[in-house]
Amino acid sequence: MKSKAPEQCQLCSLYYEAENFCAKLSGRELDELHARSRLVSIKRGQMLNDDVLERWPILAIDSGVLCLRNLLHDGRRTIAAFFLRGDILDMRAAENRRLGDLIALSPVSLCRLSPEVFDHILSVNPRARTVAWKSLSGQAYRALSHASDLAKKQALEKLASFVFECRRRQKGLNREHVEIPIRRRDLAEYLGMQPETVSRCFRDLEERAIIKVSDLSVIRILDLPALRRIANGDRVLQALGQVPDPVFKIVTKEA
Amino acid sequence: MKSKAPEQCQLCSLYYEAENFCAKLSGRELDELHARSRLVSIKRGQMLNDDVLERWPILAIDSGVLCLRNLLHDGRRTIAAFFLRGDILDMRAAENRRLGDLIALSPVSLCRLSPEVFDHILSVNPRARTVAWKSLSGQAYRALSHASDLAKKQALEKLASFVFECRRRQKGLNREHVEIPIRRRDLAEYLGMQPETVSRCFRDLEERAIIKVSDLSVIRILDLPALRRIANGDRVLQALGQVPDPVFKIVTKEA
DNA sequence: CGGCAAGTTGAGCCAGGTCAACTCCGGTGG
DNA sequence: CCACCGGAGTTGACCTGGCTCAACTTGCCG
Repeated sequence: MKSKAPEQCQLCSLYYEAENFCAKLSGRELDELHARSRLVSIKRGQMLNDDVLERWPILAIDSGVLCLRNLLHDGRRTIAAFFLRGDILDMRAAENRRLGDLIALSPVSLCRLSPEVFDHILSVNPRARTVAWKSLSGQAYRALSHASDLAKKQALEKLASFVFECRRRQKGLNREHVEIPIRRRDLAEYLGMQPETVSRCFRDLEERAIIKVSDLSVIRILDLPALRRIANGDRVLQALGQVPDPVFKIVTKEA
Repeated sequence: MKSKAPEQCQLCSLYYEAENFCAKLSGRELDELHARSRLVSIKRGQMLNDDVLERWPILAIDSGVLCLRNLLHDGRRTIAAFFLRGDILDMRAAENRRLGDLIALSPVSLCRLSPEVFDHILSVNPRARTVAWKSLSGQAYRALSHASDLAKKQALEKLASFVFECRRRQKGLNREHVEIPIRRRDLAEYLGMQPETVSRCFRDLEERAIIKVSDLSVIRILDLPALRRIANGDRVLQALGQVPDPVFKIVTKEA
């Protein structure tokens, strides 16, 4: 019975959003999971440290943006992925922790699930298992998609792809306005570019009237097909911004 | 009873390697799965087409290298991931097929598993479920790790990382010789660079006596620490056959 | 052994990194 | 209220790692 859910869970998107994990649980399962789990709040910039992860390796995001950040020896930083409400992270594999640190990019509310209860639920509740499987599968999908973007796309194309990623992942129905849930600096780290380049690319898209940057965290898509073509790597369109310059190459520069 | 396994399965690494999926099945489960599945061979370069994937979305690799290749509109190609023996792919999510095409980079032998039987096994056999979960989780891990590599690393660093990826994934015990299971051209697509650059980087590593390229498909690691430092983005070392300067203590994590 | 694809080498160039200067904005304290 | 501060974002100028193109060599398969 929904009305019997623990009060804390009533306010948690993992429960009140019908497609999320906790919404699939029976009253008894939810009670048991709740009893052995911990809902915590994390401030922006804060990192989940390793020894706590050791004891609480299953994380379910209620709200906010958590990211996986990786530090190279000489200080270069990369954000490999970010996680939003509804995502379930399984950090039990030791190797997963070598990927980097989990850091809050905004205030985050998440639930540390008891691994034992989680596992038990997976074994007895097919609908919950499906949700968990889909979450993991979705993470793999996004990581692959992101890797494709990083491998061969140019800066402008990566940014356009990113806008679509945000659009796909945002819950709201508004498809024209897209929320950029992270700051420019973090966005740059996610896309493997410099903040300066991110800024230049936004300006470029805006000058071509493809998007409108309202404030730093919301953009409006003005020309969806154009944006899509850029995201898909259609270089012909990208060149159109430029004045179709004379095709002559001046060869008189040598002495 | 192992001796009762279908003859075809006896020869399949998914069964005879103890850590793989089919090895975890009871005799009855294996029989049932075998009866409703199809072991197929695929030639190099051949692509698994979509309508077949629709009916047979669960693939288990017996041998060979399968990759996920993504084509941009203007012809740029990316290999987002490659899959080796033991890997289980779940292409049921429609979105997964938008990531690109599954293409054999070498002769591949794989088993198309019946989704129904597969699902049923996941619900009743915890050990098999764990294997499947780990396979998926490993794919997510590698994709994230790969994305980190692509985002901020330079060509030489990416190549060094790739050598370690191959090393981790290869089954044999020999840790000094690493098999490069794919060709230069494919490797370039995987690392988001040009074949020319791959070639130059191999030569560079060889000139510094860090690796020895025996033939195109096997390398020998001569200086493991140096290779590791490069893979981890230690630019000091990269700046040409460097004298091992004062040993910097790398302090990764601190309060 | 011939033919073709894969891989390598070299020379030149450009997208995006780097550096430095500047603006913008929210918070803080006088 | 304003002055001040610090961090984020933006802009411009310059520089370089790796892409491009072209020529060459090597390896593979009939």
